[in-house]
Amino acid sequence: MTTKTTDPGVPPQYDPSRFPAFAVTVDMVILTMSDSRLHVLLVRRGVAPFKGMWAIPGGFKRPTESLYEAAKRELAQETGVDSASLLTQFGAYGNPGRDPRMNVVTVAYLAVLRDVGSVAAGTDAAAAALLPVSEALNGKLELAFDHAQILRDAVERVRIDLELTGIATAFVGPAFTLAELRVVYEAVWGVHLDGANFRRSVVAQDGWVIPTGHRAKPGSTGGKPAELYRAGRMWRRGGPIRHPQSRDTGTGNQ
Amino acid sequence: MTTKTTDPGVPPQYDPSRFPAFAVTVDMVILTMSDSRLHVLLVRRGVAPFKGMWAIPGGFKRPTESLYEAAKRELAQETGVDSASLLTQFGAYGNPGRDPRMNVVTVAYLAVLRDVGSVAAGTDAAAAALLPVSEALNGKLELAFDHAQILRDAVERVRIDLELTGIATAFVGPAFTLAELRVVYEAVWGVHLDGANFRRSVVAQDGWVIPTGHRAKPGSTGGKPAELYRAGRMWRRGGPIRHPQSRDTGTGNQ
DNA sequence: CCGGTTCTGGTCGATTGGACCATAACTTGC
DNA sequence: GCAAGTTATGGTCCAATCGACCAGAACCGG
Repeated sequence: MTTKTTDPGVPPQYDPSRFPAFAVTVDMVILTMSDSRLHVLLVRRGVAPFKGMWAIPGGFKRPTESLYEAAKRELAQETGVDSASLLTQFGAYGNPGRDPRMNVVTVAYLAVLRDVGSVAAGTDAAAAALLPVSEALNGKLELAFDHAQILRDAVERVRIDLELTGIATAFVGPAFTLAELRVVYEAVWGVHLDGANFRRSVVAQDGWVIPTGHRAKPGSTGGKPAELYRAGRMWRRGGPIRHPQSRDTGTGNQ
Repeated sequence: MTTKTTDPGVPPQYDPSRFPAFAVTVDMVILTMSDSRLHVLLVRRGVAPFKGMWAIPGGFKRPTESLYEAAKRELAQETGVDSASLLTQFGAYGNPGRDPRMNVVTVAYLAVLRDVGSVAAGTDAAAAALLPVSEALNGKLELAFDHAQILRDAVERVRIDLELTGIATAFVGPAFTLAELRVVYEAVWGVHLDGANFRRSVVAQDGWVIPTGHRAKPGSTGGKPAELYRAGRMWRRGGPIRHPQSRDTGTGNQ
């Protein structure tokens, strides 16, 4: 519940009218695929604390908006993208001292974008950059606050949602080939998937991808032109592709 | 990030030193198995707003503790249980007006308990009760604030975690039979699982359950005494049992 | 002792997953 | 225009798994 007024064991010093005040912020982990690798949008801090370090974009929640609306507003401000393909809340962070200036609780959202160009255009190019997630998590980049942990949790959430929902189509454009879609799974999971088997699993699912009549033009290296698909409906439970190491006797995934 | 000081597009009215103040609370959905059904601990509100309605227990976060510590402290206060088998954060809720008195953002935790008796003993029996989740979600009980939504999300999280982690052992006691464990899956998912196949899947997993040498004594209806197990280690990805409807062509689970 | 109940191992067919091969349709280079 | 390389896409096949069902073992109550 919101107050402890019904509990007889409530300490008297916690009068609801004198609650401790917090700042509530919304942070967004903005992920996209670039060059067959998972990338995250980070901004460089210009002031103390953590001046010069990379950080996840975010901002204050206003009392008149919901957390989701705050995330959508901040996403539009930071990237210029109005309708995100996907905006999922995945965690709240409130460790004391995570912001040395004040008591801050932040609610973290995961945004999956497909249009890399507009991301770079919407924000200040000097202060923001799309960086590979692997570099941000391997300690090569120093992240401000507890943003390294937030990013780790976001990537873990993507890995899970990739298996549970149709989130993979959020990474690709409105029309895509199955090879593009397969790259999403391979990059996020760090595995190799057979193209033929992947195709079979995906098209066997009823309405997840819908074939457009058209075909993509091959890249510079040639090859048979691939059929173009568009995203169908999503699933709440059980996507078409499942993680290879997560179903056998368990010696590899504990 | 926590402040918008690095973004050139930040509105000037959002000076970090004059952030909007929120109360931050921690609410706990306390679930347990009773009579082969999923139950939730609810407290009855004694004061306005929502006087007389059922609510999820919770309380204010203190600036000196983390969100997890706040949830653990409140859980101990409400139920007397010191070490919860499981305490998972699953969502944050901050819709404007969700508490008519002030701006409140709540972080919701899921607690899975096994000892029903100590739960009822730790809190005031007149104001708290273990109620079936089905009744709380079917509109039979009126829940205060947005607690119906929070409870729905908690149950959905349990359903997912049951498939992903070893959360099922948190519902049963320190020594349990495989039939008890199977009841957890059946109650949460609302399905029927074959006992023999369930046993095979569970014992095939390496160290998830560990057989103690002993056997449970049969119930009043007789039957062969079942072997007793204790919980082994948990999994991060891919538990031994998977949801029956979540792996076929998808016509039933969209 | 006997019927009922529960546990536990066995069997078997259908489905699935993954490795591999073959062919189609495009590219570039000569 | 032709050969060689590359990619897409369909086919085949074997092993693993899932789920339904059966049978025996070990307990109850009467």
